[in-house]
Amino acid sequence: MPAARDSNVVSIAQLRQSCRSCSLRDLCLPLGLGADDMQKLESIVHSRGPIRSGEHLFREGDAFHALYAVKSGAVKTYTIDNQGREHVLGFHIAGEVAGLDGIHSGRNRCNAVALQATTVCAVPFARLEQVIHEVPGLQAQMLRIMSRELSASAQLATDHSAEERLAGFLLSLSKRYARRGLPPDLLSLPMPRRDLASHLRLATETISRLFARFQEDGLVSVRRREVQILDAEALEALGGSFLPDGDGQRRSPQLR
Amino acid sequence: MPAARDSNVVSIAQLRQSCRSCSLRDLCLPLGLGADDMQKLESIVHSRGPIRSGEHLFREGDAFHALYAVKSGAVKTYTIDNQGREHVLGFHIAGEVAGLDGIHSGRNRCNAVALQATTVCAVPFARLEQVIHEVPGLQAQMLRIMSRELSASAQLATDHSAEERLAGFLLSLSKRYARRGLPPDLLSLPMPRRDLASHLRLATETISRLFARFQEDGLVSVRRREVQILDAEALEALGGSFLPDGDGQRRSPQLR
DNA sequence: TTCCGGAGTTGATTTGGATCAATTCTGGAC
DNA sequence: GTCCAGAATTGATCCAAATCAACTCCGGAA
Repeated sequence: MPAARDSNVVSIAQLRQSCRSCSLRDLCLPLGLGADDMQKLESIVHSRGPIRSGEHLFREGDAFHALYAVKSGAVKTYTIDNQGREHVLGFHIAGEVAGLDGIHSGRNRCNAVALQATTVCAVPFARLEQVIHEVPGLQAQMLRIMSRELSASAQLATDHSAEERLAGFLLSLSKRYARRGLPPDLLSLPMPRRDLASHLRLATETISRLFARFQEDGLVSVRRREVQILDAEALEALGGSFLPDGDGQRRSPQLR
Repeated sequence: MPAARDSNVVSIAQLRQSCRSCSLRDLCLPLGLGADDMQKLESIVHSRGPIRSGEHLFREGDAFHALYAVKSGAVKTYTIDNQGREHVLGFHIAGEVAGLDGIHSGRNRCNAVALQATTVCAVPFARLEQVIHEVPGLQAQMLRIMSRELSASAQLATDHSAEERLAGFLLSLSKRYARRGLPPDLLSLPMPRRDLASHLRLATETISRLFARFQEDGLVSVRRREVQILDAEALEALGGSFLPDGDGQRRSPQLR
C-alpha cells in the first residue's frame, strides 16, 4: 500500500510508530483488529506533532475530510451560533474521536481547538471508508463509536438541575480517565470554568458555587482545575441520573 | 438469499412490497442503491403492521437487535431516569430511524413508543451489518445517518432560551415534513404538549404561553396540535440559532 | 344527548440559576 | 523578585421559566 500523498507527516519515524505502538491501540478505532488489519489502518493515518493550546484542528464550515483521534492532551469542540454566542459541544481526551458530526454534510459542523498541548491522528475519511469496507471489524467498531457518541449526546440534551449536571459530568469524566488508565479519583480538568459552564449550560459563577458546595459537603476537593473525588457514592447519588459518558450501565429506576 | 428465520413477518405480500415500493425508498436507508442492492436489504427487513398509539417498539435495557425505520405515523423515544422522571429524547416521523443508540452497548438505551397508529420496518442489526459490508453505498449512508443524528443531538444539547428552542423546533419539524413531501407550513404535531415540553426541557405551561405569544405576533396559527406557520422568516429570526434538524446549513455568525 | 377525564390554557407566585459587581487568586512575562 | 491580565471566587440582585392553582376545552363512552 503506497504511502503517497501524505502532507502533514512529521517524520518517517513518527509515522512508523503509528497505530501499532500507539497508546490508543485498544481504545481507538483499531479495537480488536489483527496485525495486518492494523497495518491497513496505520497506512492511512497522519500522526500530527504537538498542537499548541489554542490551535484549531478544524473549523465549522470547513470541508470535512478527516476524523481526529486524540492521542494525548485534550480538545474542545464548539459552535458559534448566529447571535455570536459560543456553545461548547464536548471535550475529547486521549483515545476519543472528534469530527464525526461532519460526515453527513461533508462540512465540519463545529470547531475543534486544543485545550492544551495535544497530539492527534488525522484519519482521512475517504480512505477510512475504504479500509472500513475491507475490514469488517472496523466497520462494527466505527458504528459502535458513533452510537456511543449519540447516546452521550442525547443524555447531555436531557433536563437536569445544575447540581445533577456537574456531578454527572465529574463522574463521566472520571470513568473516561479510568478508561485511559488514569486514577479515577484524581481529575485534572483540561478546560477553564467558562468552557465547562458552557458545556453544561450553566454560568461560570454557578460552577464555582457548586464546586464550593460539593467541597463543603465533602464530596470533592477542588483546587483550581485539580478535582479530587472524595465520595463517589454521594456524587453518584446527586449525578446518577445524568451520566453523559455514553456507556454507563443504566441504573434501574426506583419504582416506588 | 434465503428468507429463513423471519418471525414477525405479517404476510408474504407485505414482505414483498417492502423496500422497493416503500414510500421511504429514497429517504430511508437504501438511498442511492441499485435494484439488486435494494433486493438484499429488502430480504432482511420485517415490515410490521399497524402499531397502535401507546404500543412500544422496544424498551430501555432490552437486548438490542434491530433498528426501526418509521414508514408512517410517529414514534417518541424517551428514558426514565433513576429518579423516575421521563426525558423525551426525540420524535421520529416517516422516513426516520430509531434505535441507533443501542448499537454500542448491545442494549436499547431508550424506550420507543408509537404516538399514533404507526408502521415500521424492523431491520435486524446483525444482518444489516452483513448487508452493509456487501453494499458500500449502504455503509456510507449508514454513517451519514448516524452523523446527522449526532449533529442534531449535539445541537439539541446547547443552551438557548425557551423561545429559541420552540421556534427552532417548529422550523426543524417543518423541514422534516417538507422532506416527506408534506406542506412545510402546515404542521400536525403528533405529540401532546407534555412530550414536546419534556423534549425541549420546558414546562407544558411554557409551551402553551409561547404558542399564544407566537400566535399574537402573527408567527403561527395554533389550534390544539395543528400549527400553521404564517411567518417563517420571523420564526427563523427567533429560532435560527437552534435548529436541531441535523442538516440545516449553518448561517454565518454575525460578526459585528 | 350528557358526562367525564385528560389535554390545554391562563393567571399568580416562587425559585434556580443568571447577571451584575467587586474582590482575590495566580501563573507567567519581564 | 514585581506586575499584570485572565481565571476564579464570592456576594447582591434580578429574571426567565417552573411551579402551583384554577379553569376551559374538547373527544370519546355510554
